[in-house]
Amino acid sequence: MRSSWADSVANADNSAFATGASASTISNNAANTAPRPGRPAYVPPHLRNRPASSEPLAVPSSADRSFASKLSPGLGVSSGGSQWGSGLSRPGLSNGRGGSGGWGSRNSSWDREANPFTNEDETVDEAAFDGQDNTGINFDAYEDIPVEISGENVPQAVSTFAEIDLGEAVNENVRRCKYVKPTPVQRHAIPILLARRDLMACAQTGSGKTAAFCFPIIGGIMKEPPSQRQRGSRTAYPQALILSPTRELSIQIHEEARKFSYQTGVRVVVAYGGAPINQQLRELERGVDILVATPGRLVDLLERARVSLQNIRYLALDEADRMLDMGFEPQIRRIVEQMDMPERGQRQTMLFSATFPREIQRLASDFLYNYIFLAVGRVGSSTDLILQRVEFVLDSDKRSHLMDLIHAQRVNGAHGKQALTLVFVETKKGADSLEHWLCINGFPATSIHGDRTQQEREQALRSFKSGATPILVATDVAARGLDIPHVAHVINFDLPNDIDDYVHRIGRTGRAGKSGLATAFFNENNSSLARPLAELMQEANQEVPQWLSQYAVTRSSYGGRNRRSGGARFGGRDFRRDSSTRGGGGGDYYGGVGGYGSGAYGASSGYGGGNPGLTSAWD
DNA sequence: AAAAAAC
Repeated sequence: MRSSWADSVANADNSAFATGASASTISNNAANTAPRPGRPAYVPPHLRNRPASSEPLAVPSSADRSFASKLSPGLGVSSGGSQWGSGLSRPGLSNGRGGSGGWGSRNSSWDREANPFTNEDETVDEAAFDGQDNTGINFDAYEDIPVEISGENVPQAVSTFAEIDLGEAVNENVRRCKYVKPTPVQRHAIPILLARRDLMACAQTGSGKTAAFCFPIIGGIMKEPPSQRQRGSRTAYPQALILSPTRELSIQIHEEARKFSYQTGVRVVVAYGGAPINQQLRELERGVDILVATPGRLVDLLERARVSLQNIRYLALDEADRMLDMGFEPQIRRIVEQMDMPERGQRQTMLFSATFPREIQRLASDFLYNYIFLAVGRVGSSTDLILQRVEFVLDSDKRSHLMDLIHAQRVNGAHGKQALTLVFVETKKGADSLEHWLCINGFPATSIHGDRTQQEREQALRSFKSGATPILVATDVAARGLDIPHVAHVINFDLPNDIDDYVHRIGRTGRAGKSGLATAFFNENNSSLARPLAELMQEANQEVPQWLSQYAVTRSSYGGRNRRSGGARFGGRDFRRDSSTRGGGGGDYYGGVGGYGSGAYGASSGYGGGNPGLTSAWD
């Protein structure tokens, strides 16, 4: 079972953990609301969301009111009960107590809120993953993380969750998530967001970014009366929009957000492509406060007028630098600037990523109003629970070399189970053929890439997480944000062309304070990456092979997009600060793999990225 | 040049 952060401190056990996220449970809300024992009678869809016209409006009894006020003292929700009788369902509040009594038993029983803390997917044999080296988590290192903050009137950071009191319901969810102490990015970002300031935040992979923007959004929505829903309108008016670059990441964010908002009455819905739209439409019709979406499906919903953005008060872009890169920018701009979303300044905008190139910062500033820049850097200066290795491997030798690595991995697997190995390749075809080759050579592998069906993608992720196929061949679809516990080894079979992608990829391992290994196959084709890679590894106190250093000097073009500035400093930099200086040098932010999350520096210096059971909230 | 993201 999971252990809490506190447990992991006490036990110095940073290996046993489980994520709460599971593709199947998230994407399958219908299943979650399936009939269960003791549940009131089924209400057909056409009768849902209608106040029973022949009956008086649902007015909570005084007992129920006090329950509501217990849920969110001082947040104004307690007095809002009667507002919710008018067609806007607040299933959490109405069904908070076991589903009987209260308003839920009358008109909302059909949408009893499934408990997001029960993970049907958690069939993984956790014990099989135990027993890795435990170095303990040193919370003192926590205080040493370099932080750069710029902007006007920056709110004070907090150091405990008690200081971020968002009401008893949310506090209870914090406890259920086993969060003991906010992570550095949470300590700074949450007060900034609660002060209603726009934010651009850079923090390592696995550093708790999702929670950092979810908690303030949920708290803000709970404070306001729920927006009235037009009767008869099939348009949904979410108050918060969270965009992410891949479907699986949206699924994961949704899963997390559901935990944070459980029994708060705040409804979270996810919408993404590749899955039947009808179920998503039904979820939207039931009411949505927070919409988590990928851009394409959202545009579809906007064009169908099934979603309007006119009530958006919170906009969050996860993996914001990816969302604003060449492939995504027009679509994002369209959603943010050319639909009916309130302008910047009229909404609160929050951008999060582990990497933030300065030119992307410049683009992003279009969306922001008087924002605060926050960079949470690495812990301490050194060592390596994640070992980064680079090996010179010709394309023709890659497969046999991979086989050697996996063999070694198998030997090292705990309890006879093979440790999870995530293999990144450059192309979808390459992923297919490598998966096939691995399989016919007796290695249980699966793959995830954009040409597979959504079902196949989610199945692959499940099968990998469960250990059924401990090798996952992936394109960059899996490079960002995904919280896959127990990944012991990330292999860059093909290196990416962009160092930021490398940073995100290797951030899939070394999570939650576990040790991790990242191996890259480098050859002539990757010469443009030599210099940034060598610099990155040096910053991470990794051993840089002599030949790579040579390569960096002699074979890579000077400067260029991949060039990082700032040398050994931890790198976080607000582009506004050096916009007066010349253009090229100053500013990419690299917050990436350096810190606690990936473990490269952090884990050994203690902070370790967290703990078992916390992990899934950590990106 | 590739990947991702709607039907």
